[in-house]
Amino acid sequence: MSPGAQEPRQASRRITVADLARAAGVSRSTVSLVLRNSPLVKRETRQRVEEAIERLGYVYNRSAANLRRQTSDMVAMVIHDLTNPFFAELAVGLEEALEATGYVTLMANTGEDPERQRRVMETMREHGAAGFILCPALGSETRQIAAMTDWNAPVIQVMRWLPGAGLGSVAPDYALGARMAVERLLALGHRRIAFLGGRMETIVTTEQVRGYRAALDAAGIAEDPALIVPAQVNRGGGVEAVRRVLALDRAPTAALCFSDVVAFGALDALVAAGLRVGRDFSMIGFDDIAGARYTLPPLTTVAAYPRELGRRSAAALLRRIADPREAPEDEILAPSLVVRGTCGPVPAGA
Amino acid sequence: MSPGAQEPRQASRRITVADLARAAGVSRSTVSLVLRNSPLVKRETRQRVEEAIERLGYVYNRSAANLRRQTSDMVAMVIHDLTNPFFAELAVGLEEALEATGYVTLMANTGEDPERQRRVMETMREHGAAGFILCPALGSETRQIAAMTDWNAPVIQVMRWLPGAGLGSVAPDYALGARMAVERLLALGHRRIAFLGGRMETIVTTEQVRGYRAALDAAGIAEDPALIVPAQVNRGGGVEAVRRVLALDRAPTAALCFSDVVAFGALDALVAAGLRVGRDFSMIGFDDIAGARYTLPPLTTVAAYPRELGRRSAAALLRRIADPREAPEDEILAPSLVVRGTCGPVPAGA
DNA sequence: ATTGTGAATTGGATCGATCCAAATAAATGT
DNA sequence: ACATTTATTTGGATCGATCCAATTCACAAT
Repeated sequence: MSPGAQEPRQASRRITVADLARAAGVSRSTVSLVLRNSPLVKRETRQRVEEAIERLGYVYNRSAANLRRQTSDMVAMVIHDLTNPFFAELAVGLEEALEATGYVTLMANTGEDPERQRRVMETMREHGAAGFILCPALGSETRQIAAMTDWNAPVIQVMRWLPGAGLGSVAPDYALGARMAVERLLALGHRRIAFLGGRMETIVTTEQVRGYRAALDAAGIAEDPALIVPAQVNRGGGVEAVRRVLALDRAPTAALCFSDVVAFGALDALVAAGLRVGRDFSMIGFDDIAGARYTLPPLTTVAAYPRELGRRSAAALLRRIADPREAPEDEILAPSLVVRGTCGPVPAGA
Repeated sequence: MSPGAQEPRQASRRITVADLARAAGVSRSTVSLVLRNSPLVKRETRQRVEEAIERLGYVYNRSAANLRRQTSDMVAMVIHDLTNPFFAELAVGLEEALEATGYVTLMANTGEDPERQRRVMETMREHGAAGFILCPALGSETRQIAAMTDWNAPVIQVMRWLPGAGLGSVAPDYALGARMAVERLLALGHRRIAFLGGRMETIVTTEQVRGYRAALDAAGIAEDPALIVPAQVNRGGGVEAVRRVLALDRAPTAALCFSDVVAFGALDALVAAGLRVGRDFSMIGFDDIAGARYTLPPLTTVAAYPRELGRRSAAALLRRIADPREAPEDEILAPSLVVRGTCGPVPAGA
């Protein structure tokens, strides 16, 4: 650019179908048909229009088209914590599936704030989102979420759900996963098995505890309430929970954790207490996040397949968008137990 | 619902400003003024309209408003890998800042696929995104990205950037971070310091290596090319790089890693080789992700503040949207060294 | 040349909200 | 009471693409 030259920066009015029509010597309607790939237009005409599109640098305006057609190709994804690797995987699976079907994703992270959640969903509604994928923040009010049924756009809950909201959901089978884990520990001879982490007011925790109890029941073992230790769902929570159970009169010999992250903290605390994990104490996590295979020893855990859950929730939502009369469904994905090195037979002394 | 009763499911035409106008006994223009909180309308009139909004359950249509006003309140965020905790933090900071200023976020994950990146950005453009925040996928063509300058919407690159694209960027000062880390190791007496991980064809790696060299240069130490070991940017890459460097004739006594994740792998490999990290070998990571404080010993690393970078890139983009004539800027955030337990003085034998 | 048929094209109205210039209502001054 | 300001309100055009009913074109059949 020559010195001192003012860039004219022409305001360059947007190119519209009308401009294309003029340039190609056809009507706006015909241009529109070309844009939508209609078989009605003659090959030769189509080429003239396409040439004009190229020459003028036309950009299709989806908002205008959606307004006229009374449709939408945007889906809202509202997640409570994207920095949690489990939910990041979910988001990626979701977005991938949506993009592949021509949808565009509106994203919001609520940081467990129900008020912010309400606000962003309202905004997305005003933007005309065709559907919502929601991982509800803790403290979401069932009534408020249930009211979304007459938003005229389907809602699918993922990972967590509000019982009785009647919206449909996609989630891992937490109870089954917990049951499988505990059964494994029972098979190794453990009789005093703890459940560490989670918050009893969340559905995920109550489901896991349900599975935990079912396994103990089936083995005829009486439940010891002291072995169920709710805690923060981060690494610190795992540390804290292990300290608590090790201080018990009759400490457990094994534990199932609410999540892998909690299990990481639990492992730290066990090591700090001088216990050899997998020999003196057995541990099972939940989720199978990327880091799980790298602990020492590698963490045995329940794989929940978040990316697959993302894909499935996208598919479920798209079905509901295609046919709004279809009834909401709860889709529950069976987890699997990934056996690594943190479990072993009950130690002789116990 | 009585058994067998067919839900009528009335198609319930959308409520529009015209309906509100009719219900409140005013004109559409007045309703529109109320919706935009104009001080022109009389208090009493406003109340009548607001009452109608409430009663009819009106939902504002932002797309229609944006069409008429020739504006947009959507921002596009295109990221190459959301499952990387570093970028998840970035995304969260970004979305938070955008939401707080009334924007809504269009999100796409490209998975390092330039073609997918091109496709989603084109779609977002058609949706009328007011601006783009892009973390370019590896292999992005500078020419193609540079062409976005005449998209009539500002673009900010984050974390990575294409030299010469002339678009503006927000990123940590990788060179400075690397230099600080290496200077720390030099101060501890280390003379043979390796750089592990990264790919030389990426700007992040070349910047880090530039800082690494600058520190060695300033200390009058000749660079040994064998100590610069590119590798995958995951945990396996760290393992591989350490193995390579330990097999050298004169092995290094310390290393700076491309990222914390690479450093995690490097620590694993050092432990496997029987070395005590922080005594026999010193190690510094880069990023300071959540897990860095939990390694054994805790990882000394260069903190890059991804969430803050997200906020800043949002701010930079909003400035450019507000005044498109403003020239693109490169904003470089100084990192800081977080000293934990993986560094110590050079061992006596070395 | 005329008619018929299907293929291709078209003008005007429309989606929902906003802009704008102009009209009307209310308040003020003389 | 009347003119003048100021405060409110309003109808019609508009943003860009699509729908729809109607028209025009191409071509074969009569």
